[in-house]
Amino acid sequence: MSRTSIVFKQTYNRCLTMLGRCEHLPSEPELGTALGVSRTTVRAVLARLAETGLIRWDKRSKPRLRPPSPEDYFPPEETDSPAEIVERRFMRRLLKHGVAPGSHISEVELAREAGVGTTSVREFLIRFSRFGLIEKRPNSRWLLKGFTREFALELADIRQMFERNSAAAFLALADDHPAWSALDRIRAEHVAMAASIDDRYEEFPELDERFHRLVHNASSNRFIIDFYDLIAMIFNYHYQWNRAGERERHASAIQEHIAYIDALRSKDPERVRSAFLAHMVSARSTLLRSLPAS
Amino acid sequence: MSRTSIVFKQTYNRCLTMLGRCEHLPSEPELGTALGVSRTTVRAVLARLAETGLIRWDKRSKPRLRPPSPEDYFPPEETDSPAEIVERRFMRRLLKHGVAPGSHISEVELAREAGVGTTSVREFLIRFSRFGLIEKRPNSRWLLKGFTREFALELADIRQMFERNSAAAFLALADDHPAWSALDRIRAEHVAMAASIDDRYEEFPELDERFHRLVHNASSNRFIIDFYDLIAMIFNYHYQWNRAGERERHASAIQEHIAYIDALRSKDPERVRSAFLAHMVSARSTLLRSLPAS
DNA sequence: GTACTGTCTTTTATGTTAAAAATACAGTTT
DNA sequence: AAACTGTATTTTTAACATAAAAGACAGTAC
Repeated sequence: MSRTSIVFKQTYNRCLTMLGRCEHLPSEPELGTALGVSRTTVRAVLARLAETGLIRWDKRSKPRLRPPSPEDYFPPEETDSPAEIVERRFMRRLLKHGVAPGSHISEVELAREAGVGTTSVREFLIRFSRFGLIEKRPNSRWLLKGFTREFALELADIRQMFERNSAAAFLALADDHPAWSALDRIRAEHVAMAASIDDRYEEFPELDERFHRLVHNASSNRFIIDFYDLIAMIFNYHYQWNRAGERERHASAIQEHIAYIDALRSKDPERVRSAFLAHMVSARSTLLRSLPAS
Repeated sequence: MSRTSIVFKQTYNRCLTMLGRCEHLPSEPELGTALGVSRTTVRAVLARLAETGLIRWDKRSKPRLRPPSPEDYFPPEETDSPAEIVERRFMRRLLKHGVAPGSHISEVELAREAGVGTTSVREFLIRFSRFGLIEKRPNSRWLLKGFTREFALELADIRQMFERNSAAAFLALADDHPAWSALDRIRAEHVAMAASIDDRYEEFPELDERFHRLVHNASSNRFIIDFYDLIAMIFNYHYQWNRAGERERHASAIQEHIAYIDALRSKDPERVRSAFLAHMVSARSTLLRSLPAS
């Protein structure tokens, strides 16, 4: 009938961790800024800590009575917001049933499945619709437009346009811009991962995203940066969809990234162009090969 | 407490217009497809028509008893959905108070103002947020990011990238593609409007949008086409914001469009490039000049 | 057999509501 | 005076309820 208290529970858990390290908790406003929540929530947490006998709470003094133990924490399944639950459920459905174009999505059904209200589902679907994979017919059901060949091609075209723009913007950054040293660090991570690729190839997607986001940030264009949310979502999905030849694909992507980074550091526009193009072409074909047979 | 019956009312009104022209209404499924609604709604409309004495309704026979008069129609203010009401209110607010960056938007307040439930407001804001002008901090208010100089520049950059892509795609269309004749027709409209610009310059925004959408459709890329929704919204907003020198701006935009169209018809890529670039540059400076002083 | 109608079952749209969380303000303590 | 606490006031979150609208299916008319 009302909202869940996930903020309270998450904050409580983080406060326990904090309590493990210090004998006295700081003032309420200080706790609030440290934990990123309002004083109302802080006070609710303090009240519960006092009630459980973890601290004594009298106005300004909040001394610890005993260190927190693992069973004091709220279990992780209770600290997820409905929005997150719905998102996970929905993505899992996509992975399981595939994204058959033309099929419908029922709000109630998804709500039942996820164990949340229809409101949360509906808001999630509206937010998700910005990715262009689903569409709402007024007064009717949600239409799954599907991860089709056309979708993949359109996506890849925009990506290439944006990446080209961002790479050019990166070259225009001042020599002492922090992005350059970030680039050096991320290059080192690539080299390290390449050295032990057999053990660590599963970590690549995360590195991949960080690298491309670094480049895109140079454009400082919110539309380009936002668009990468879609790319990241699709890639994440696709990584789970088709794991055949994963190690090889990741290994060669790492080499492409390194070549791309070196091209950026050389500041030779022509070299950047060919390096990024090579990467785009292989990323595009990987994406297309992963499409469900149609 | 429940949804409003705007579909019913709109359908009823359109059915009245239909009834003005024919003595007998067709079958229920036929009416449904003609009016774009379900049979359930059609039957509700028929029931009401019979009740009001406009028709006699007995199974398949639906003869007209009297022609509809103006007072039979539902008044226009009753045929707006909450979603539309909220949208209008919100845009009016933007126009009136401006888009001061950093100010907040309260859902309840907007709901009270528009006379609708908070759900409708919330869903509108989520949908609207895809334009990047507002942003939500979890558990907190909506933040108005504002139509700033940065926003305008980022928008113009993307627009230019996309327009370039679409223009190239247009050139690649087959000679017998219907878009070419549509282009000819739209050129004629430009010429006609230019001839009586003093009377008709206010009609330009609509023509402007149709022209650019025609070009963008050639890309057949959903992301490019979707992005034009944002452009159109901003332009519509901006047209109302700053009307100084409107006639002159529109007049020269018409000439730029004609040059652009002629370049496309010449199929000379270089000529297209310079024509579209000229238009982009002037569109960008118009947009920037319209910014509220900051 | 095809198209239409009657009726029943889902699903969506949207206002209402209650708890959670944020915010605002007045009063205290240091 | 500055920072903190106590308390009251908004605002958001999210479930829920219900009418509107869509969709499904069997029976009926042509």
